[in-house]
Amino acid sequence: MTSGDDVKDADAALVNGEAPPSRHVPLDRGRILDAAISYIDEQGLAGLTMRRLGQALGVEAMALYRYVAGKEELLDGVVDRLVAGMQADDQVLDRPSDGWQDFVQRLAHGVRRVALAHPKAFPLVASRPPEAPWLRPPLRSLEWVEAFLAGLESEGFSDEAAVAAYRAFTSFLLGHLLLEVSTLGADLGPLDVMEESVEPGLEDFPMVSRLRRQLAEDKAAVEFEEALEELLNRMALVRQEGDGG
Amino acid sequence: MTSGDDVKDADAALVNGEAPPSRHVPLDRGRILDAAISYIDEQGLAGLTMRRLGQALGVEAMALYRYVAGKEELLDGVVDRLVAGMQADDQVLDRPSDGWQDFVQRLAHGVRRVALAHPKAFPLVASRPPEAPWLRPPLRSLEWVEAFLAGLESEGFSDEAAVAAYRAFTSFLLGHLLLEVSTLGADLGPLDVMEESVEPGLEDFPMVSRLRRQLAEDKAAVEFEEALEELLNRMALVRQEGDGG
DNA sequence: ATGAAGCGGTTTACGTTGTAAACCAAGCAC
DNA sequence: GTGCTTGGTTTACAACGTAAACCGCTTCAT
Repeated sequence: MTSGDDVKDADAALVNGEAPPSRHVPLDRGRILDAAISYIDEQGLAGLTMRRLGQALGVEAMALYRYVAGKEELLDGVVDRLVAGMQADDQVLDRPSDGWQDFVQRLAHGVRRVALAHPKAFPLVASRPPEAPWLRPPLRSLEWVEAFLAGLESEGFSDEAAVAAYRAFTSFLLGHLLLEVSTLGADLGPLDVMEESVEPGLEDFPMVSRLRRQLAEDKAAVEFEEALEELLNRMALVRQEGDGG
Repeated sequence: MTSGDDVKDADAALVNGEAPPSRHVPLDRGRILDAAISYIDEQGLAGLTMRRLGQALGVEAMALYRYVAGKEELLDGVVDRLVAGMQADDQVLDRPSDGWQDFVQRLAHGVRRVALAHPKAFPLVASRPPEAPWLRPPLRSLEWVEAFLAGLESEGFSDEAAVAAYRAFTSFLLGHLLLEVSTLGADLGPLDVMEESVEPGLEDFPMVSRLRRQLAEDKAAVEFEEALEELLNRMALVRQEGDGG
């Protein structure tokens, strides 16, 4: 009866690139990962549960296991998808086109952008068990490591210089971004804005108490910029020295 | 089993003649926290469970709840205890006695020492939900923040300079140490030493493949030293400029 | 058309987790 | 003795991750 028509309509819509109107969208791995990221963004990492994630997708928990091997593997997929999100960022170049400084700067800001877009999920990038010593968080993707190293060497960096730069770059990113998203969680965490709060137990620490306001100021952006500039200076130095063994 | 220190405390106490021979040592908060740290060190953070921790202490899980409010609170206690462990480190000063550079350097190495002593537990210091914007990991203790700020100001740092230094210091520590303990876990993780291994799927990444060996080298110690030196230079600069608004 | 195969989802079930609540055994005050 | 307090156990429960079995589709060979 109606089935033939339905199928034809669905096919036509599918060919048209539209979403199937009435029936379940067939739930692929990408949708699961995206839903997981959204869930973490909204409810926090601790709230993520297979059952609840299934619920958010209108499906039972066990259905997810057709697409992900388990929760650990799901989380791995989440960090993959996060770093892969940088590939879509057209501000980030996959090779230097305007000098290596520009290249590194764009890459750094790309990583920072995904960190700020997903503050609750970003710590995952740092805390997942490491796969190899040459995959340093938060650059958890062979593609980007390759791009970084190749990019630098194409701009005159030696092997040693490129590797050293890679190490310094990841350390810089991890420290700054982890702290930035961390304090970002602390700012929105307390319910009231507490404009002039007298925190309890702070009277034993006069320095902290006195500098309370300046310590609470959010200067993460300029700090990031300055530290990045400093890093570029160091990289420029190590670039033009033959070897430093 | 390489080391059987499960009842070491009981043995020591027993030799001292402190505790009655057959009766239980009465299990205080400190013992629980220490046992938790040991457990994490040996079995990993994921393996830590209230029941198993109780078992390691020769007690039922629920007994722990007389001393800790819950698992979260237990983990908070663990990081407190870790940073408090620095107080016992006599290499670390609580105020500058030989210049601020020496002071900062000793503090940095103190933090690094606890990170390396407890690589599996250290990520906790970074990932615990933040309590206040002025408590930046890994310096998660009002005492140490106070000591740091007071120490710098006693050596001629202005308010702004001290705060800026505090921020840079924590970012530096967090990035470097988290990465160091992370790769430390990756080194001992794979079972065989795989001296000359051809990793699968690396042929699409010629740079990474070629620099594999240099990337796997452990230069964490010298990197730490160099980056710390660089940080001190920056701090010296910001110290002797009036204000940078 | 008809049956076999298999893809994609659900149901059920099991062991483990964190923890509330009730329970109980000593030690101490009176 | 009778109680109270302190510190541990037992029991219980909801929620978790996930293995296994169980369908209802669609698809395809015959």
